[in-house]
Amino acid sequence: MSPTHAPAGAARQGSLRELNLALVLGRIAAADRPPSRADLATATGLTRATVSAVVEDLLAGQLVSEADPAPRAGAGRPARGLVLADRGPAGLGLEVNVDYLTVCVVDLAGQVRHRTVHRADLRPVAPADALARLVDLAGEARADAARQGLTLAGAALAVPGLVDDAGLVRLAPNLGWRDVPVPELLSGHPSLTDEVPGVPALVVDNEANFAALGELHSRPPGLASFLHISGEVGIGAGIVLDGALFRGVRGWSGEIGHLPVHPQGRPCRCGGRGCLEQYAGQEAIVAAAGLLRAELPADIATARLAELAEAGDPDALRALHDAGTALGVAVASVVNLLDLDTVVLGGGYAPLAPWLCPPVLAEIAARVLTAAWSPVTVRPSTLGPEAAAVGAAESVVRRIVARPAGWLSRSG
Amino acid sequence: MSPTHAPAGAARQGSLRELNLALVLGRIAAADRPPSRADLATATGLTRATVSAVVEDLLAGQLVSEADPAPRAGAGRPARGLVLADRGPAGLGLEVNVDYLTVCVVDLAGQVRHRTVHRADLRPVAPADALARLVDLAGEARADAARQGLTLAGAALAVPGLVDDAGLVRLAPNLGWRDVPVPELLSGHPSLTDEVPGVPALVVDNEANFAALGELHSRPPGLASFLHISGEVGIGAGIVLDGALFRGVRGWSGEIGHLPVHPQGRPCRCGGRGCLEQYAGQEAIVAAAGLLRAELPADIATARLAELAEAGDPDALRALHDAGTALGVAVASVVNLLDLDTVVLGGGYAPLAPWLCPPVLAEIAARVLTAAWSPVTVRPSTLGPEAAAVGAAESVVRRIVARPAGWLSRSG
DNA sequence: GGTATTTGTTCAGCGATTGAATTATTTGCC
DNA sequence: GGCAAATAATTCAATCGCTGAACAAATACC
Repeated sequence: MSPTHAPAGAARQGSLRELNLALVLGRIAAADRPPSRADLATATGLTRATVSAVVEDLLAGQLVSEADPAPRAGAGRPARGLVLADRGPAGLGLEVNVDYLTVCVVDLAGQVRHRTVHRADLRPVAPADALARLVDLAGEARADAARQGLTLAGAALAVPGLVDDAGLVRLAPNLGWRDVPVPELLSGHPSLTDEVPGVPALVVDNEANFAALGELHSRPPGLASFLHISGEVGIGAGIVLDGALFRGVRGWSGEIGHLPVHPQGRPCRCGGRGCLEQYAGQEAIVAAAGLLRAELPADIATARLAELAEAGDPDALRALHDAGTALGVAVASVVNLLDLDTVVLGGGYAPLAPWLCPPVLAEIAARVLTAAWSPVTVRPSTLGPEAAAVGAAESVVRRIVARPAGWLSRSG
Repeated sequence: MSPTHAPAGAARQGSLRELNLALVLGRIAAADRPPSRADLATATGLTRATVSAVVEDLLAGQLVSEADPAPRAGAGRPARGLVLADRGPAGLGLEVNVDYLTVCVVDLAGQVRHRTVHRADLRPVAPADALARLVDLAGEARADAARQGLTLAGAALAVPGLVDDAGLVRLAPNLGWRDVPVPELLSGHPSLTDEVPGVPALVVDNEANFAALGELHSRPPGLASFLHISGEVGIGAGIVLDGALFRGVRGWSGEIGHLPVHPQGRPCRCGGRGCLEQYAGQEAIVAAAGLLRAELPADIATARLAELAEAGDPDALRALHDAGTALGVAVASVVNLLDLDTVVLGGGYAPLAPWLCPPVLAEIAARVLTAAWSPVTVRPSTLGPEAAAVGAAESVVRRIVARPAGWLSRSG
């Protein structure tokens, strides 16, 4: 999107420093090698004097630390390299899903510094109890983070459902949740993180959105635009535009599972007909392949399907091809609409990508007007099942990197 | 989208003033009544001293002028109201389409101050000649603008086709254009506008994109997000997110005409099957209604169709209902994906909206998961056929309002 | 006519950036 | 080893633009 809209608030004296803190820190985060102050000065256009002053603030606030510089040939005083600190603020990522709870801690550099996966069937568990268990795990994570010199600056919770801006889970069908007020249920518990100005204590969002952010993991923050599709029982998509998640007017974007791919086709639980979910959802694929899903947890069923396909089982191959074709129709719609150049298959789709990608690419080639000029990449996700939790944690640290002033004002 | 990404450039001393110029000017533009300096101070959070200084710059640069204030009850020195100037910079909007050329001038306040529509069949005309005619019309527009005290600060050209970032028209099928380098063809002619720092001399883009911007016409600049669908021979959509046009990675977003609504249906000229265009494009509707389109210009055919529908002609009504249903399937996809709350039917769809809206709404209600919680508005465009040209011109003035510093640095 | 009230301007103070000068530290050459 | 060149980082006076308070201007109300 072109940066044409007016700034949000008044630009006071201090705004200048805030902007330059963000600018310099962003450069440090985006650099592939530790930059020197001089590098930063030339890269940002600021003077070295200013960069030094800004870096001093960042060092004092434990956002960056000095490292051995990139070796350089030639004469001159050696530079001191700057890297994101490994003992400053960190983000807490949480996930509640059907089969597991996950908690993880991600530092400024995007490294996962703590991770817990607690496998359990959460469907029979009341939301309040599920959240209570999560709080316990989060407490351990916080203690572990503290041992590593990390301060949890904010938390984000991924949920497989629709979440409104206030953190109310309107509907998480596979979990059996409806109108669950997460912040309210957590208010009785001790706080998960430290309080940091400008960083919300807890953000709740759809797992597909956070999984998409996870895909930015260990990637320089920048202008990436892509579609990340989480293929579980339902199918959700996270849309990343210019490096930022697009959440829609009310935060309910990405419901790709209910794009009609056969408008007069099978009825869907959403009330519509022929939704993608009915043709490319996990249950549909597994049923089409002739597997009895009822007893299998989702990930086991997926693994089994991949085995069968690997072995050349014709039913499995046909099921995957048909699902991929349906998925391709939906993806072609998205690409025609948004002109994205990358599509990432995540969640349950990742292990099935070898069989899903070809039909998806075929549909794109056939249906996308501009495909001839500009190829669309379709690839599996780089993260595993913990993508959503990592992405959630990452969303916290990205916020700090984008606006370090809040953190610094806390730290004194 | 959350404003989480880092600022583009270094924040230098002058950036502060640039930001506040934009902030104050944006407030003046957004206000429904002429605000006083004191109003602006409380609204922006700046001090009155700063606002006065900023306003002085804006007055000197002919971006705002003083007007009679809004009458106020009570004691106190009367305020002086500030309005966008009606004799400062203006935008030049151009459109080449199949049946006409349009040129218009829009001032800062969004008023159309000049308009020329030159009807002609442009298909047999070579691109260079069509552009030459446009340059002539633009010259007259510029002279007329000068008489009104307006300075043309930039130009934008709307074309019914795919345009890349450099202004190369890759493909405009209905016009018969292919790989037309517009800026190059115009380079021999006298320049259309004055040169203003920060404002490109000419922006070329898809008519659907500009028509969507036109829908923001005379509306306060803000966070509107909507989908604007231009139903012509082809069907294009402009996506406005948070008040800004979304152009996609390469500027080719909005190809809603090629969303598959019947994946195994009629073959489309794009190579795919069952594209929306085959069911809701003008030719499809007119043919389904039993009209002989071949001889009729598009707008006449649309008017005839509206007459027939008004008279209760069953073929016309059925054709419109079927088209609306197909359109609704595509719109439901978009809403599921992007969570927009408003859909605008523009171009050839506007006069047909009374018959298209009901089936579109029905499909949305049936297929959009979140429709139950949050209604989606579907309404016809407020602008007529000149929406694209007005939107193009408006894009220029919006850029100036968003970044007044460039204009001011020119003006001295 | 006097007072209260609101608008808009003036001015000293201050924070942040700038640009030049200065200090620091290494390489390369004699 | 000593010295010049080169590059990195810091120091400091100057300047720009915002702030806050005092002040001037203009009107309504008593």
